[in-house]
Amino acid sequence: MTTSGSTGETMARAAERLRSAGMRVTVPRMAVLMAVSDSEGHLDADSLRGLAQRITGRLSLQATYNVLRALTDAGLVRTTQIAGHPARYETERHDNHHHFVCRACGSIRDVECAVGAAPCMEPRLPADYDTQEAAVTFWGLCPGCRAAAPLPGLSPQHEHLRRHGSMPGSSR
Amino acid sequence: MTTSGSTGETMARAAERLRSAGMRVTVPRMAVLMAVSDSEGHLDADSLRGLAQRITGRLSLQATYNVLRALTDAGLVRTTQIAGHPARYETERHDNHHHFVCRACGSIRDVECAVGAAPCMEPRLPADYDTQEAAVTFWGLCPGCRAAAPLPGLSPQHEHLRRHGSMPGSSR
DNA sequence: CCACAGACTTGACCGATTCAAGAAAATGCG
DNA sequence: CGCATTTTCTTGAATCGGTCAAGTCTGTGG
Repeated sequence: MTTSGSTGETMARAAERLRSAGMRVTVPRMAVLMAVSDSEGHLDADSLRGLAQRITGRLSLQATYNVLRALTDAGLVRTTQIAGHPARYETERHDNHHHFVCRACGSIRDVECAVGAAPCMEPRLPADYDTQEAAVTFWGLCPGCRAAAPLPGLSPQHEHLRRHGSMPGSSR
Repeated sequence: MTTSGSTGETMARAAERLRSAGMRVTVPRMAVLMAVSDSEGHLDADSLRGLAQRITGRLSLQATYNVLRALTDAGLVRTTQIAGHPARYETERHDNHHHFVCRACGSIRDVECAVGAAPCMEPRLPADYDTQEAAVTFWGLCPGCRAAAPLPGLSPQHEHLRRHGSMPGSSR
């Protein structure tokens, strides 16, 4: 009901969200916003385009990028860039959570802040630095890949991933 | 003495470092290794190529990338990728320090771990996740840009930078 | 229902990085 | 020392994620 079929309900809600963010309401925007909301997050522009097309029928990749930027600027969507991966988009929840990235399969998982609203937000820096935000990325192996790994910490797909630039620490 | 002229001393040391890392000793490798060591770090491949060329005279960009990867794999160089910036390279010091990135000018500054060797290294994750590393990036304004900013937190160059993809938080 | 700003489509373009093929150079060995 | 083997470097093309630009289409306000 929320994915492809009668999306009436969600359409209306998406329209409302756009409107109250002061944005024009268009089919592509509703579709992308719904795609981001429906997905578990962490999808890239092209995947979201695919989902959105199930609603709009046709949607250019460029439009997808435009919409995603507009939604990000409006504070409805959060953009996350992870080294070696295309940008991912998720619903902005204003909780400044972080991400765990599996070095083997590339999957991403949300990680809540360990302490309060901003862990690690106290860098050892001179007072005249204006620190606005801290982004934390955890690297490791997800349960599935960990089980499949011959040696703990070194999976078969690891080498492949490394070559795709998953920073940091290539550890070969 | 360490930059362009008689680089004998450093050349020899670079050769030694390569050798003890089990790598073949070549002029391009020594040159790039010296370039990384001499710089304050945080230079991208093309800049390092420029520095290295002052020693080798000629060095392809492709070779620079090859060398940097080899050095990274060998644990002599640390690669850092920051959203919206090309990859930066610095001498591997095995201290897992983090980075502060200025949203206005894009400059990068090292930040020591606030607590022990691995702050934020305790993600709220199920026990079957194998967390190997935590990368923390602080975003904000460096002293210079902060002073130049008309409104605190929003510099004149900010918009420009945002459009170049400096994640996270576009805050327009 | 019209006009106009803002949004979509298409297609060229770009920066960072990698792939591929051949030439050059480094180490091992006789 | 001189060659063979293997790795590395050079050159040039290609890929990938993403942006720019020009023209057409469509919300929205009047």
